[in-house]
Amino acid sequence: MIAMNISQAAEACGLPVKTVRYYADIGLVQAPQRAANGYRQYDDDSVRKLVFVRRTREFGFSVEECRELLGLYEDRSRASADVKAIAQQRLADIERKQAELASLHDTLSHLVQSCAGDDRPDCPIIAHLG
Amino acid sequence: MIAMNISQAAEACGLPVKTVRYYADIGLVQAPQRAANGYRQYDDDSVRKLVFVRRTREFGFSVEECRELLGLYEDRSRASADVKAIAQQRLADIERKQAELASLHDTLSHLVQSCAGDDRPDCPIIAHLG
DNA sequence: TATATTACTTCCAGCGACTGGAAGGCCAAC
DNA sequence: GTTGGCCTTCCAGTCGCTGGAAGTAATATA
Repeated sequence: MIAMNISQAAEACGLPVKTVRYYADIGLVQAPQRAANGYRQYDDDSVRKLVFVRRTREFGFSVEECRELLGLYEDRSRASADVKAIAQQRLADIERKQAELASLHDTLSHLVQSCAGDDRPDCPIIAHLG
Repeated sequence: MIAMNISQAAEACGLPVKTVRYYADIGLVQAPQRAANGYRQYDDDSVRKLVFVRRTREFGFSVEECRELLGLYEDRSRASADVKAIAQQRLADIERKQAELASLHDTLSHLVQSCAGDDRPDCPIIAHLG
């Protein structure tokens, strides 16, 4: 399978057609060429890039980070340190978010536990927020 | 201080002026009245609502959930069960997100640890994504 | 061969929750 | 009187898609 239309490429990489077209529009992963009828034509290599982007997005990297990582993915002479730096940054983001969620969960679960959850109006949740 | 201009109300509730105006626009917390010159005028009660919304947003509730909770906050005859149900929903969301982040963190920190982070191109992070 | 359906194209709009900025009115101080 | 600050409205942009309209191309069926 040398050339694929967009729906086949989308199928192969596990992304919606719309998203593949969007990635092409923003110049993240472009179709290597167009057919005579104007259809985008994808090949195995571009599908690999799309898969790379999908996985990278699933890790919560932003599209711009994906672009950067894709550049490093493509660059056979990259330094692993460059990749590691971006990943560490992302890891720090995740840890910040985790701390935030843990604190939130702590407070909210306390409040939920202390709320009777009956027909009466008294509610420590509302009291805490107000 | 019976009537406040928007900047004073914003100062008092801890939100940016822009946000207070935005909340008024979407009908979440409107200024109780306008001055003759067209300026929004806030009072203590509306500032209390703004504070309520700020805290509720800080808990990660959506604006629509805030609207709902604000309704319950205002409703002296609410059932605490109604509030608790919303809070439990939110708690479940938090827990889902926590699980997701934990899994992400696990994988990514493994990868980061196994990456040499030097000048050489070999990179298990890229290898995993590609 | 004619038609119906599907797949593709582009472009525009909307999501959520703001945020920035332009253009203009209002008010107090110097 | 003019400078500066605060207020107003409205429009555009953020991020990462996603839905839909309108039009063209390819394909399947009658």
